[in-house]
Order: sequence, then structure tokens, then C-alpha cells
Amino acid sequence: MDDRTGQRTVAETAARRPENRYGNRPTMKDVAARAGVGLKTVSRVVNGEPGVTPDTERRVQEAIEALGFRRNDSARVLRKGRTASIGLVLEDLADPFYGPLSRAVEEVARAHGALLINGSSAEDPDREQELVLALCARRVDGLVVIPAGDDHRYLEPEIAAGVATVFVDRPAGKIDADVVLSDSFGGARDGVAHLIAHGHRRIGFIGDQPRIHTAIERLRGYRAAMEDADIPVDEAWVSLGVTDPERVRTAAETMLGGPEPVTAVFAGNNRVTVTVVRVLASLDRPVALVGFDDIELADLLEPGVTVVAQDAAQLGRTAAERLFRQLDGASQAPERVELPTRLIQRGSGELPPAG
Amino acid sequence: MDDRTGQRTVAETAARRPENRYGNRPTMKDVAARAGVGLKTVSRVVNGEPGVTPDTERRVQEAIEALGFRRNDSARVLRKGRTASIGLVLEDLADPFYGPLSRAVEEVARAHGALLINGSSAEDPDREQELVLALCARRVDGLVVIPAGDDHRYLEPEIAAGVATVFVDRPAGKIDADVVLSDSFGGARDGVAHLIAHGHRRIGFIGDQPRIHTAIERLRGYRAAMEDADIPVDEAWVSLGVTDPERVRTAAETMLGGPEPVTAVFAGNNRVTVTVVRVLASLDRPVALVGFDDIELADLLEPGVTVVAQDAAQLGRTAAERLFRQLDGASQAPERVELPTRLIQRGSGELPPAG
DNA sequence: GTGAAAGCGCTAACAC
DNA sequence: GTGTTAGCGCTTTCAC
Repeated sequence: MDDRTGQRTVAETAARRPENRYGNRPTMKDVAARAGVGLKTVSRVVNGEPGVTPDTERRVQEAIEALGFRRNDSARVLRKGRTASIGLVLEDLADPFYGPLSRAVEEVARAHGALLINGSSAEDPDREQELVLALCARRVDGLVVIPAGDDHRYLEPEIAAGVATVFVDRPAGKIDADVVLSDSFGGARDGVAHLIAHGHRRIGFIGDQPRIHTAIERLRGYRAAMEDADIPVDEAWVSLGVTDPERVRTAAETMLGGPEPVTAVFAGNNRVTVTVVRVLASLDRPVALVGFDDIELADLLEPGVTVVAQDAAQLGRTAAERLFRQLDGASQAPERVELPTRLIQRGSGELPPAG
Repeated sequence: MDDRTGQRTVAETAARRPENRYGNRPTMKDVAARAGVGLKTVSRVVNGEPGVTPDTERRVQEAIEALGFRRNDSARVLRKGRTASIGLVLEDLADPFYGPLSRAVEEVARAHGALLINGSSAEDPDREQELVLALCARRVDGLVVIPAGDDHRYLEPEIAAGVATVFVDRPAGKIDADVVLSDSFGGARDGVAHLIAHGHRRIGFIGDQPRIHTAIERLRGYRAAMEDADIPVDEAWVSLGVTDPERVRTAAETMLGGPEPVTAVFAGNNRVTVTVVRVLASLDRPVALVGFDDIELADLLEPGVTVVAQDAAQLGRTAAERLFRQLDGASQAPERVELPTRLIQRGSGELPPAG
């Protein structure tokens, strides 16, 4: 014992049951023995249930303090069914787009007394599935998924078993499930129309990989705006692919070179925008730019970056709220919620065509 | 049944055992019954243990598929002791500093087959404690904590019981625990010395709340650099407090006004830097700036923002690796690891004093 | 107001 | 190779 605290030291505790390094904790049984009461009485005190005299309660509390008891929720879950935790599978926690989304989901979870288990799929469908199933094995009550893959039939038994599920940012593949999206099509169409309104006709589109729903939708928006203005799209102006700086830089440089370069670029997401801004900064002529997703400090660049902003936090909040509504038993049919985007003019999208 | 898939529909499943909305899942016992084998055989197949004939294995697999069985890890945990999950408590998942940190912790966890449970303390000590204890109740194997509070004695019984614990970014309070930090003192001192080397003498410091360790350390670094240069600090140049834009803006405007304004500002973290950049952009004279933490697009502003960069991902990685080393049984004495910072010159820190 | 017994779904230990 | 039994720590049920 440590004389000052009366607490067992690490070494002593470890020695007590050397065969079990981590399960080595006081249980309700231990507390009951120490307090001289029955197991169920301890359970009542720990869970704040009525029917315990103040005196008994005090004795139990003392035993809990002395032993450093903490209820084992794993065991509790096993009996109760619910884990009070939800899972969030997204592409990359380090992407500034997902930070606020993730935080919003966490806030809603917290308001419902649930913890958040977080995982990044790194845009890999297998990894997404692996993560989701690991979460299901932990018996999370619900899942918020930003899908990487396009086939989610593997979730059918889970959903049938009562795991609440909401997809965000992109719809589920081959199953019918709730989904919360931004209006990628409309946002991109408006952004490109904005460039056209400022006199551009040769407009480039650089987007994410074509297997990603938002990439396709935004490209569709681009094509719609071009068509509305009767501008035939030269396929050399369109580039989809991974969003790492090298690929985007090459794509941008290609469509900005040659005899008939584009005079404006529409960037398909925040990662693309950042790289395109860098490329444009190194040019000696002004090229207009509108980006999908807002980015920090976009207002302070010269020119400011005009963007089609989506509200990542609102996306997360809406999804999480739907999730808990499912859990609260309001089992409506799966729904598709689409949040509007907002064009923010800061200068780069209002530049006229150069040369 | 759904005729196309042979899958039970949600409604049918829910009806099967109406008394139990969520625990309504096939168990190993069910699989065993269906496959006509013993419970343990199912366990062997599910866990890939040897000693099952290919034929039996096939039958079990078929039953698993047919029933949509997924092992219940809660029950497993109860027996095995370890949960293969770790907790990460940080200030705010939405802060761009924590995204990469969090992702790095996740990657290490993944490499060790563990899931990550994530929570934001919102810089509130009570909420930190509540979160940490909730994670302990879930019996996470380990904790990575960016502390909000300064008294972590509440963790003593947990650590004694074998919960691996590593603090990041700030040290633990009143307990002896592993901690991984950036060199806040040295980084700030170097950054301020850099400003002094460029001719500044009236240099402002705007930092986070004084109860935050890094805020104090960085202020210490500021004072050390000033003292090394024999510049007495006017306390009107120093401002600590919350990092929301209003407070920082007011602080900046105050020290930039008056008859003897500061000619340079050292910003104590990324949130502060962003706001100071905005304030400086609205001035008609150049004011030098060095910020602690790198920020995206800092290189594209005019002038580029000179920063003392810390490696958030490395911080997270180092902490998580230490955590798993603890779990692997190498129980050394608690250690303090300090990672170096790096001064990145981009222009704003090299401006001479104006006027 | 309190407690004993059963059992949640799994794994460990030991039969056969 | 395979199955049986006990029990992880808790909650549920029901008896006192």
C-alpha cells in the first residue's frame, strides 16, 4: 500500500492476480464483499436505482472509492443489448473537410449519451467494409458512413439486426438507406454558370476519381452549365483522378498549356482547389477559379478564392440526428436529404478571361 | 422472406423476437444448432483455430452465411480482458491541428488491430474527465490524452489496473505519466529571436489561456528571447486568453494602436495566427508576424506567413507507439519526449520594423 | 430494502 | 477432431 493514499500501487495490484494482466480490476462482487452487502445492492448504487437506504449507500460508496471500482461496461452491454456508442467511418480524419463533420457527429452523440468510434477508410472499399464490420462486431448502436465503396449489401444483415445506419456525403450502393448529401450537382452547375457569366467559355474541370459519387455529380453539374450556355465541352478540359498534388498539378498545367488554354478552372473539391491555387499563383496571366468546398484563408489570398461552400458540420449533424431518430424507434422509410450549397464570391471567380 | 435474396426482411426479423429490439441476432449457439455441430467448433471456425475438418468447416461457414452471424465482440472482450480499442481525448476534432494527429494515432492503432474511440473535451476539464472515465468503463486498452485539466489523479486507479496512458501536447497534472510534447519553449524563443534579428524591439505576444501548458511555455520562450536581447517587455505587449476571433482581434488591435505600437507579433497557435493575419491585412503599414503551428496556404499569402511548425502527425504517432509499447509489456518508467520545431521563413517574419 | 440465481455470448480448460 | 462445462461482470427476475 501507498501510505499516503491507501491506494494499492501498480506493482501490488499486478501481483495480486498475476495470471491476468488486464482484467485485474475490482468487480461489483469485490465491492459487495468489502461493503458487506449483496451484489445487487452494489448494482443499485452504481446505477442510481432507488431502494437503498442512505446508510447502505454510503457504505457501498466507500467501498467503491477504496477499491477504485469502475463499472465494466462491456459486461453491461452484454446484458443490456445497447452499447451507447456509434461508429463513424470516413475517408480521412486529417482532411479539413471531415474535422468539422466528425465533430458535429460527436456532439450529437454526446447529447444522446453515446461515444463515437472513428475510422478512416482511406478511400479503400475493402478497408471501409473491414472497419464497418469491426464496428458491428463491437455492437455499435448505429453507423454513420461516408462510403468509399459502391456495394453495401454486406450491411444487410446488420441493418436487419437493428443497427441504425446513415450514409453521408455519398449514397449507399445497392441497398436502400438513409443518406445526407450536399447538392453537388447544383453547386457545381451554379459555380460553372458563374464563370460563364463572367465571360469564360474554355473552362476546365478537375475532379476526384470517377468512382466517387460527388466527383461524378459535380462533373454532371459542370456539363449541365456548359450545355445550358451552348458551349461544347472539349474533353481535354476535363480531368478526373486522385487528388494528390502531383496529379492535379499535371492536369492543371496540361489544360492551361497549348494554343487554346482554358481561361478558368472549376476545382472539384478542397484538395484540388489548394493545388490549383498554387499552380495559378505561378502563372503570369490571370486565370479564373471557382472551387467546391470552402477553404481556410481563402478570403485572404490575392485574389480571394471564390468557392461553392458546403456545410460539413451541418452534414454531420443532420446525419447523426437522423441516426438517433432511427434508434428512437421512428422507423420511417429511408430518405435522401440534400443540403444546399452557397456560392461565395471573393474575386477569383469574377476574373474576366485573359488574353 | 425477400424472394430475390433469400434474406429476411427487416420487418420479419424484428417480429421474430419482439421483446428484444437490438440483441436480436444469431449467436454461436444458433450457428452450432443449424450446422449440427458443437458450440466450440463454431468458435474454432470463427476464430480460425486449427482442428476442424474442411467438411465441418464448410458446414459451419454455410450456417454463418445463412444466419448473417457476426461474432459479438462485447462478449469476447468479457472473456479475453482486452478490447483491442484505444481512446483518444483531444480538445476539438474540428481544429486542423488535431486532424492529422488523430489520423496518425488511428493508423498506429490500426497497425495493432485496435479501433479508436474519439472524444473532444472542448478544453473543459470536467468534460475531459467524464470522457476519460467513460472510455475506461468501456475498458479501452489504452488512452491518448491531450489534457484540458491540470489534475489527473482521477486516473490513478485506472493506470494501476493496467490502462496504458500517454499524454500528448501537454503534460499530465499531479501524476507521473508518459508525455509527448513539441518544444514549445524553444520554438517560441527561436521565433521571437528571429523577429529580433530582423530589427524588431516592440514585439507583441498573443497566446492561448494561461491555464494551458503550451501557452505558458511559449510565453516563456518569448520572454527568454526578449531577455537574451536585453529588451524589457512592456506588459501591454502580452495578451493571453481564449483564441476566438473577437478576443484575438481586440488584443491585436490594442497592441497595434497607441503611440508606440508593436512592430511585430508572435502568435501563440494556429487559431491566433489566422485572426492576426486578418487584422494585419487590414492595416496600411507592414507588421511582422511569426506564428506557432503551420497553417494551410500560409505560403500563398502576401507576404507568406513565417511559422514555427510542429509536426502534429509525428506527435500522434510517437504517442500511440509509446502506448502500444506499454501494452506490449515493456513497462519502463514514464518518460517525457520532446519533439523539435522548425522555423519556416516565408516573408512575414522577415519584414523590418515599419515607421 | 435486500439478495440469490439465472443468463447475456463468448472463450479457456479439459474431457472424449 | 469435437463437445461439454465453467465462468468473464454485469443486469434481470423474483423471492424474501
